[in-house]
Amino acid sequence: MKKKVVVGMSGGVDSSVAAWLLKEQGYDVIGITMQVWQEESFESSEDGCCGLSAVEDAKRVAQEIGIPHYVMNFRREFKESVIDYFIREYVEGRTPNPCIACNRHVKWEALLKRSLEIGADYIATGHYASVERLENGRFGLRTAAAAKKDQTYALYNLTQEQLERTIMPLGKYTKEKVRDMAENQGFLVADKPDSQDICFIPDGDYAAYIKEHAPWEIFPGNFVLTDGTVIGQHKGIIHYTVGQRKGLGLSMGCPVFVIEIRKETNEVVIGTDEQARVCHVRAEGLNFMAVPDLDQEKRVWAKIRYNHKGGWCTAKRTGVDELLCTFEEPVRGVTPGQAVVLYEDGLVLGGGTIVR
RNA sequence: UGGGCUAUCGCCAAGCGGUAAGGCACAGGACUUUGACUCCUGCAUUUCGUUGGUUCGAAUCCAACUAGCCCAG
Repeated sequence: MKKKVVVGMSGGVDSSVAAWLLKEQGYDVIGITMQVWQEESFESSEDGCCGLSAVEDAKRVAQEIGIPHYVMNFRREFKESVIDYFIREYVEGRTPNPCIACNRHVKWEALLKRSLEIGADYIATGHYASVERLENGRFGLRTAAAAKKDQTYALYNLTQEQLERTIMPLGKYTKEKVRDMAENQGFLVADKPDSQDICFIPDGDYAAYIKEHAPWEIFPGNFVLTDGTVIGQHKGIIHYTVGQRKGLGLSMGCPVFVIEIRKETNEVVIGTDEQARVCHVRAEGLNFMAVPDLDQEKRVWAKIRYNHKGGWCTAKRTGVDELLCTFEEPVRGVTPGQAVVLYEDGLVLGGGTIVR
């Protein structure tokens, strides 16, 4: 009997091709588009991995491929796990990564659960990464063949149970190849631009979004130097992120960056490029993938943000749920709220949320 | 209101008679399934505190005025 796979179809090129590939491979494929954030209005947005034109496009592609397509409502889950978390983190002076939260809690937890309920064996997505059964019996996530498009960083937080039920058909293809396949299949979405920006904030103004939705008031405060010298006024800590340079309006003669956000005193600490670079990165909320744990100090390749080329560091457990990574070259923009993801031989070992 | 110094883009700052460097900030774009970073482009075309003067020609020399700073009071 054919295995049943639910493919999360965003209406974009990637998930469309993923669905087609699975169908070609002989799976019993069902296309599902997740409704996650859309307001009541029917404004269709062109971009965003979960935009609304999404539904129409996905439905059309499903028709072209010849698979059933349904729309499932995940607004509640998305609001609780992604939007509320997003707002809460910024208000606390941290910088959240909504994609990581969405993947773990919405795309996998919620979608997988409902997919299993309707009899599916797996769920699949158009992410550039591959799921592998490893020799140690665990399920691992391998970086994409197209390093430039690799999306493992945003997926490091998936559990073993989730990975076991996951297929990512695009891991070994390049974006160009995927577009070619879409083109050859005559998908109308073949030329659709890649998604970007925060999907639930179409205009890109996340600070305005938080101000509008946060139940707390946002107060201006001081820009200070490490020695405490006040050098200006900021608009409220939610407007800043560690490592930020632009938009500070501070003319110091040389480029300066945000090096710390102090929620307690409502201060944004400013420093030079040199002050912005550190070697130590602490993380909590750990999740391990290729290995069950990190029982001893290990030299690994690590990324501290989605678009980080990565760097060598020594990773070491320092507590029940605490990790310390010591980079060999100082890294700039070690940002609380973002994740540090560890790699070895192209596999995600695990990762955690940066605390400082 | 005696003496001295300084006034060039939002900030800092080159320029020293030959037709306005640069850095920061800012704007736009590229990159990007988060925020950022990074990169590219733009940014004083009758203008160099003001008004006159000298000169073929001045931000650069001179004078007065204005403003700010410093020292004496």
